[in-house]
Amino acid sequence: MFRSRSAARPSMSVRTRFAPSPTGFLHIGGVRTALFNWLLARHHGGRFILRIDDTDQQRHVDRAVSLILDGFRWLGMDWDEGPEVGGEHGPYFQSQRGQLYQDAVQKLMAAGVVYRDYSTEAERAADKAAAEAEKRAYRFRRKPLTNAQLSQYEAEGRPFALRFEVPPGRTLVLDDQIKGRVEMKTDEVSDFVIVRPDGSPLYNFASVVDDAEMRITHVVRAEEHLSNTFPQLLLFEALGYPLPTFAHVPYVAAPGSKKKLSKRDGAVGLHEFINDGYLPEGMLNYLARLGWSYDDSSEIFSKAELIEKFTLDRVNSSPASHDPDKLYWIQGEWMKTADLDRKVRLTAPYIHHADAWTAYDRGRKDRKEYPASAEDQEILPFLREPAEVSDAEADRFKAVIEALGDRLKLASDIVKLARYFFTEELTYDPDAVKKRLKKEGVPEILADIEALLAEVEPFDLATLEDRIKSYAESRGEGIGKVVNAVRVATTGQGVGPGLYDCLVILGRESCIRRIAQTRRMLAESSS
RNA sequence: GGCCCCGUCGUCUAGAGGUUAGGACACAGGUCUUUCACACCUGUAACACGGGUUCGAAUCCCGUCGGGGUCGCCA
Repeated sequence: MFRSRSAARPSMSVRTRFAPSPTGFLHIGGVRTALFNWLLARHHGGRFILRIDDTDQQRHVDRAVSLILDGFRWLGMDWDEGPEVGGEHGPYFQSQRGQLYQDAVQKLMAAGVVYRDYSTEAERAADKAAAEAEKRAYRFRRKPLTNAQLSQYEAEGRPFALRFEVPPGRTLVLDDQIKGRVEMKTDEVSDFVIVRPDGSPLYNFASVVDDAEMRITHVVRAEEHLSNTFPQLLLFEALGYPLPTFAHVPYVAAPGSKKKLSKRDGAVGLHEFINDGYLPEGMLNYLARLGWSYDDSSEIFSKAELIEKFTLDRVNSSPASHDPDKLYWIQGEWMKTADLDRKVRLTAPYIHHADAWTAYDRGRKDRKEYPASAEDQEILPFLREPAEVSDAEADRFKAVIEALGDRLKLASDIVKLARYFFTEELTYDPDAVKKRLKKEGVPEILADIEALLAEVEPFDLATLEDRIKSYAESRGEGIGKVVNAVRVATTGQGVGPGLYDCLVILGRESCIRRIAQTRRMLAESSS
């Protein structure tokens, strides 16, 4: 495939931007595009700008903007100019940049490249229908108007949109950093509206004015904008703006498919991964590797390494599918690097709100429509504030987390993996009960172990291991049978940390109580 | 339908005329082991198809098929 060589602006400082429309929802595909912009800027020591594309007035919602900003903050993608931080090229909301657009309109009118379009929606609809019937593309072209008509329209104050008059017979060339050289004949480009009758600018126009006025040097955006680029090229030219470098990033496909990833494909919103307890490092690493590679073997990259190594020429020109398995694996690799204190802070909220978490998790899996509600786009309330953990509680968390080791991949995993350490209420996994407890001799073994635990001294790892092993030996029983029976009897679960770790953390009294309870349960179910 | 983009294991990718087509995730088997996870070893698995060009094609050209985008007074 064709790849352009690096951009021809070594002396100019790189400025990139991400321009979301304020819906509040951060699709991971969009986040990846933002990440590429951010990495490119940081790699070159340039600036990353955030701009809110809210030309469609009613779409501007404050909450939505803060949701977006929170997502960026969570990932550690800081912006040099934009909402909250300001900057020299503001304002950073399109809805507040009216004057800039008006000035640009004046320039275009003076240059004679725009005209008033008095067409009605009905007329355009008819033309479109006709084009479709003839199986050809719909292209708007200027309709000749007599002077009499014109002055009549003006006199009656008929509303008009402003359209750019696309010059015929030219070939537009785009040297895209990801897609390579792409050409488009102007005859394929419709005369496009730049300003609505109410004076508000349209995306293709506003975006060019903003990118130019904000001195954006590299426009890195979703592939769906590739064909938008050609009318934009015409605007850059007519306005006398220098052309930025363009790079169009392929879309993210659904898992195991080449179809574009959509909300129907499960978790696609950044907030969902935050809710699951993914680490920003893991998310960043995964997203960067989705469509980008450094060499033939590197997979794990820290933020600093990404900044150092990211270049556009290593971005793939074909779509990549989202791979939740790989994300989970990368996350696991990063979780291994988190220290104990951080893991405590990360996991505590899930234990403190285990029921709320379970309900959320289950509800999400059951839902048919997405999003089920507005709250569905939010970060879980108990994750928004730092968890309060007393010293004593922290000690227990530390013991549990150490025992869990690499089993803990997601912060929320603590609920399914270790909830029994934090509640005396035993919940049995039916499969584990069947496999480990409904066996010949298990009631006797449990009775013996219960007695053993009551008198073993000291109640520590080495002694427990020693005593239980010799017990199994004396009974002529495989150690596995004893260990697994005791595991299920004390934790209710078939899997977990090493048994002796579990026993020590639980403590003598709790172990005895649990085994007694399990023995009663077994006795009842067998009678 | 017109125009434009894309097509290497199931997935992420390496690959820029000559490779036993490499790595990773997932999967399968094994070692370790009290379960699971980790670690380690092994294995299954790909150049969409068809024509060219060339001594030689995953790499270049054309076509077909498939996927995507766009054809808005949405962004």
